[in-house]
Amino acid sequence: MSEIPSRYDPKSVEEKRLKLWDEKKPFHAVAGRSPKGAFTIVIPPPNVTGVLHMGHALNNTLQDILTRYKRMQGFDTLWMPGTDHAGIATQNVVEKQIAKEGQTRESLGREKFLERLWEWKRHNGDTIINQLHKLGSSCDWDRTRFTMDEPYSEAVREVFIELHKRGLIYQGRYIINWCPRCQTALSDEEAEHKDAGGQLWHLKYPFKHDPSQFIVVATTRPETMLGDTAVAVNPADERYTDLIGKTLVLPLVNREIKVIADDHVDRSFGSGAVKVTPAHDPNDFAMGRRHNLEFINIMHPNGVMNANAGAFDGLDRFEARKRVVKAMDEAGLLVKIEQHAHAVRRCYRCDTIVEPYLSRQWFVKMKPLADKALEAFRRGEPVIQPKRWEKVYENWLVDIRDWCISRQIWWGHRIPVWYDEEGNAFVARNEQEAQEQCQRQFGTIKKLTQDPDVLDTWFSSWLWPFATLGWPHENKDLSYFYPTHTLFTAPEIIFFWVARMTMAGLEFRGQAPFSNVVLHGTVRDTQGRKMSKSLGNAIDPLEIIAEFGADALRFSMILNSGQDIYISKEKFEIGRNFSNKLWNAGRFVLMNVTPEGRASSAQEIDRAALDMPSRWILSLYSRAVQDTARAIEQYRYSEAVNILYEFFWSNYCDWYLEMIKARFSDINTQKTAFFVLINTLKLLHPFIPFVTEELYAHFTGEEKVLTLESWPAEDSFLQDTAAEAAVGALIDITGGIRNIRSQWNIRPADLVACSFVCASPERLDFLRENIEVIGKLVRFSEVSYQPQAGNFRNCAVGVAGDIKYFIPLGELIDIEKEKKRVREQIVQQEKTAASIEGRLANPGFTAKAPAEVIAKERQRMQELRERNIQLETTLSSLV
RNA sequence: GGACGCAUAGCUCAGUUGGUUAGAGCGCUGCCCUCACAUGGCAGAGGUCGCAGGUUCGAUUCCUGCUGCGUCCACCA
Repeated sequence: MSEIPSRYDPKSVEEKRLKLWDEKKPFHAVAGRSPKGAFTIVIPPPNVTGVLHMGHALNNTLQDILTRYKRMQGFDTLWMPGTDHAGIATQNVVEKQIAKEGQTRESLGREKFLERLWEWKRHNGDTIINQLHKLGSSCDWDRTRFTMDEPYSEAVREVFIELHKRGLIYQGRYIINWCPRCQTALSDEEAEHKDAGGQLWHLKYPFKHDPSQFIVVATTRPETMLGDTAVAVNPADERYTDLIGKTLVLPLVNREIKVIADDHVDRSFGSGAVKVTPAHDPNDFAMGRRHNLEFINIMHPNGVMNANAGAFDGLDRFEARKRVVKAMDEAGLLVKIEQHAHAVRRCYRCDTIVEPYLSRQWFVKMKPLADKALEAFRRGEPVIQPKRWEKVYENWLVDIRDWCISRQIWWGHRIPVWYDEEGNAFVARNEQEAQEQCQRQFGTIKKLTQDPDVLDTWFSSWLWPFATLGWPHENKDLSYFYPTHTLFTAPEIIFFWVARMTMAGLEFRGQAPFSNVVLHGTVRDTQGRKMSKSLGNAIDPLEIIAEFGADALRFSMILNSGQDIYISKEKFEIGRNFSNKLWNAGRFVLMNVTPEGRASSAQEIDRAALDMPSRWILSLYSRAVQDTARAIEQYRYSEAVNILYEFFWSNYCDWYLEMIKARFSDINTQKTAFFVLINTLKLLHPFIPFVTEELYAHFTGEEKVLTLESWPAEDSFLQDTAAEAAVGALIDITGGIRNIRSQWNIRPADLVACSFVCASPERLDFLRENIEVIGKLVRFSEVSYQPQAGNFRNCAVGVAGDIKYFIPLGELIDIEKEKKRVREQIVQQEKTAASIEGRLANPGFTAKAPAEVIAKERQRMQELRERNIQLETTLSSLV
């Protein structure tokens, strides 16, 4: 195996494996092949605008681990990949692009603009898919879906029509969140609250009957006063009882408005009187409806004041704010300006301050959908992990509000509604169907125009788990692979996406779309900040793959995954080092194992002929198989990686391989070393697919796709407590001797003899058999044992367990230093023993503690005392 | 304003029903290029488990309060 280089080269290996996977298409899922059934997960579709960032890398690594594991377990495993058209986000990107050419979407026209978008999608849309590919994601790439593909769009239209039929979609005039820059409606989730150090302006509104009298109102948006149609007070507020029903004159516009009473008003806030602007504030809108107020829209959709703003017509909203304040001040009607921290809604795509705006939009009535989801959730569909998110999910379903689904943009699914010239709406699959409806209803063909708006991006994403499988057309894949198993996603989109998917799944398939939801943390830098391009703290996964390898990226990320993941570039060294360690251990085993030693199953090993170290490693291996599987099933991936790291590096490499170096000629030792390592490759494969598969090819001598090989059997008959105890003793004594050698700084060049004494006869036999192993491990040329304690004069002496060891080094030994060390150890141990003694003397403890705990404590105390007696002997023998 | 989470070694984190001497990796110190691996090996230093109470024979673990940090939600003008 001299052709295997001594350093693992991720680049060439990854290229090779990816090419093989492209050719063989091992991740392609076929319905009904395996008796174990289907295992499906759908990818949270990344935006077509996206390039791979660490969040994706984490999200997809988690999915890949489970997918590869389940595939090895023999399920028909489907990981469905795809991308989302991401309406506003993508449109913004292309709008920026055409802006460089001096164009706007209006100047290009709808058709041309959409052409540009599709063109953009064709050229850039698959970038992220290619990048996921590089990460090692074992998706069924041939099934890659896009939310605007025609079959998918059909599903979107079908859902709209069906929900409309069920009375769950309606059109209404409401205050919605309006982004004046994107010029579209936003859902509540798309309008993010952000704290702003705002101001609160206190304004005087004079009475009509006596202009010297006035009411003071407070507002954070003074320009909206131009649209005021009332002032509201709390009916129980004595200060204002007499004023209810009186008429005020709205300054600057000289409109007469009434003082009304409404329970909504909080008496303790500000002056206790609220200006009411029904067309520009959601609360005021509600009051406006309750009191039949006039709705005066004072703004154009782009945030510029309109004719209703009188003297302020044509001003931008923020300019208008300044001018209004100035005008009020000049009129002596500005009482004061207070600093007032409050939250302002901003567009989640362009960060523009959102304007509450009155307009006609399409809505989904959510209550009936949410009720079904709530009911399902309460019977465990889906199970959400970590548990603490359950409440968040549930609360949102309980406090559900209707969903505004129309968007005044062009990139997206056109709303399947046609209008005649009188404004009658026909909800239909296409224009022809709309015409048919029209004819049925009015007996005549009319000129119809389609609604210019498109649907919210999430109105397509919420169908993802079944629309990707061909819904609304029944087919084998749909019935076999749906519902899916686990959804891995970020907690930020519980509302946007997760809850809505459950609702859609229940409504249209009668089943929750996934049985489990795993919400993972955010990838942050080491200072805990979110990674973002604008902060400049983002680590590019592609750069990490180029420098350390995809396996290193995956391994380090999983190893570091707690709640949130704090990552810096250096962390990937661990993954790189681990890959290299694995590579070299593989190389070493291959160098030393003869063809007869290539055992692939535990049955091929003659266990009766096995020495302790081999029995020991087989025992630990069997535990590792169990523990790893359990950790994966419980989504405790970092624990799984830790188990394997510890098993492979600390036990297999550091102890086992070192112990057997002297015995590699033994065929059963070869078989054990080979068997354990080849199966460790399998255990590690879900986490680090490239290096394990490459090594596996070297081990088996043929190119195999490792995720199609079967997961190792637990082989629990290999577990062997006697071997674990015996090797434990060997490790003890080796550690003890090494410790002493290190304390006295004995260099390997000064190879000398070393002896030890063993007090327990059964261990002595074992140690005698392994004397050469110990010699090798501690790198003394000559190690011997003595059946009894002898003369320790002029020797280094130490104690490890029931074994004393001494090193006859005369002049090298610093006796005083050693004495001090031993004395300290005695004191320490006596302290511990005394505290246990105290505990044992405590009547409460003996009365209430379980018997086994008491026995354990007593034994521990006795051990400590015995060990101290040994140490005393040791001490006295040091002269 | 509401809800939730976190606080353990210099750093990032484990610690699964309260009970050995609280662990790991990185970093740090010392010694080693030993024939798989210096992306390595061996040894070592480093922690009053955020603070204050409470429950208990016993608390890092359970309860309460406080402090600090974080996240989500929210129509207080």
